[in-house]
Amino acid sequence: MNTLKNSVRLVGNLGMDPEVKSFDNNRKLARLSIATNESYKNDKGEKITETQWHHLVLWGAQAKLAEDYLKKGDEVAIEGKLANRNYTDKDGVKRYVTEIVVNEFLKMR
Amino acid sequence: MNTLKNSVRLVGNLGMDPEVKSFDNNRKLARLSIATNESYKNDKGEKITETQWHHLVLWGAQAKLAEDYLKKGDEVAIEGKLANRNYTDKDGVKRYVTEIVVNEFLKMR
Amino acid sequence: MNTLKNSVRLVGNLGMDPEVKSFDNNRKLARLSIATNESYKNDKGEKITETQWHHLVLWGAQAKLAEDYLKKGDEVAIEGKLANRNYTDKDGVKRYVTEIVVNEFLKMR
Amino acid sequence: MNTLKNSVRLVGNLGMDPEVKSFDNNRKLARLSIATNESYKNDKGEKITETQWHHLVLWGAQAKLAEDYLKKGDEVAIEGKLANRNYTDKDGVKRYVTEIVVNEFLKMR
DNA sequence: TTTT
DNA sequence: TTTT
Repeated sequence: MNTLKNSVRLVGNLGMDPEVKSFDNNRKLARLSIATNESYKNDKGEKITETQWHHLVLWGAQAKLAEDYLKKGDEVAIEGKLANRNYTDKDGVKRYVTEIVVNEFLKMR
Repeated sequence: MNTLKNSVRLVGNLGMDPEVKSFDNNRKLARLSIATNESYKNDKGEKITETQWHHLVLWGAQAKLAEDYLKKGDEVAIEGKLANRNYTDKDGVKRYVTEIVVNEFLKMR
Repeated sequence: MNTLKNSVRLVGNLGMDPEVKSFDNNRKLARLSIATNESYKNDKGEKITETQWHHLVLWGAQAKLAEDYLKKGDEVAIEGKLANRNYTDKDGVKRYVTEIVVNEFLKMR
Repeated sequence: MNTLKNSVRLVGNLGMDPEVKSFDNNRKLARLSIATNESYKNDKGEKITETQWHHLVLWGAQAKLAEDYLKKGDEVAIEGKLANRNYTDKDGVKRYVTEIVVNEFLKMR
């Protein structure tokens, strides 16, 4: 447990159903996108909503739970940690992505 | 305040002195890189340390405080929110970056 | 902002409607009780639910929002800070209480 | 893990060495007091520091780590959960206490 | 005193 | 790509 060193908490809505992959060792991986919508009043008193999309990664038991209980549109709270990854895309360009590896989630009702 | 919807906490070491930019309206922006080092034991009982680098952005008073008090190597705790941004690099490739907009930091002694 | 030094986050159900008090200077205070229900499996595989009751205190704008939008039974997420207080009860016994001064809340649906 | 439902984070100084108790089953319990010092400017621009004392409880491996590495005066960051307990004191008065059961701690340097 |  |  290193939650003091690296911890993210989000509350938002899922933009997609979980994409689940199973590996040889039976271990599961689920991917999700979550949108956080934060609003504030600007100088003119207009309500502005800023949406951020975040990439979630779930492993093992959490992936299984996501597959069984979560779907597009659901509002969820998650706790996880930031992880950075890079890969080379189809055009040979090196890409960097930041993902949140989820430790725990709660579905809001 | 939307800390319930989008909140990140990190404890780590700064990889650089703050890069500070001042704007016309006297508003300041500081950029920092922070490394979080998490360790665990693998299957063979060996201690593995995983380092993640994160991009921090500080505005206004927080930028001023960072400029005055923080330098490369310092251990700091930060609280902020995840924000995604994109730009086109010098080769015309669209790039996506995830940054943490810092609300608050503590220097550890 | 001292959220790095002292921060509490709870998700639970309200055991009562907000108790609101107004002061001379028009400032409002609201009190709430919230139950957090955590479950786990014990040695025998039985599901155990442990309930903890927490005392919430809200001031000003947060008190007004609580008065307008929250009621007994609601599921809410809160962020606040721990504060300890003491008083002498009607029998002359000195009492210590721990309360959570709420900075922010979200009503779950 | 129920860190989404009930989570406390504190950064402060220990008011005492850990008080450690060992049980028959070899399980350890450690108790600690931690002071959080938050400062702000009042109406007159004076700096006010408010100190809160919190009761920490650590079990098992965390208790052992506390016993070995922590002492009075140390600055530590902790993550844990709120738990309420009651007992009858030597005068027959029923007492309620709020404690933080620590999941994880970091010693600051 | 809540909820599942 | 979500939601209010």
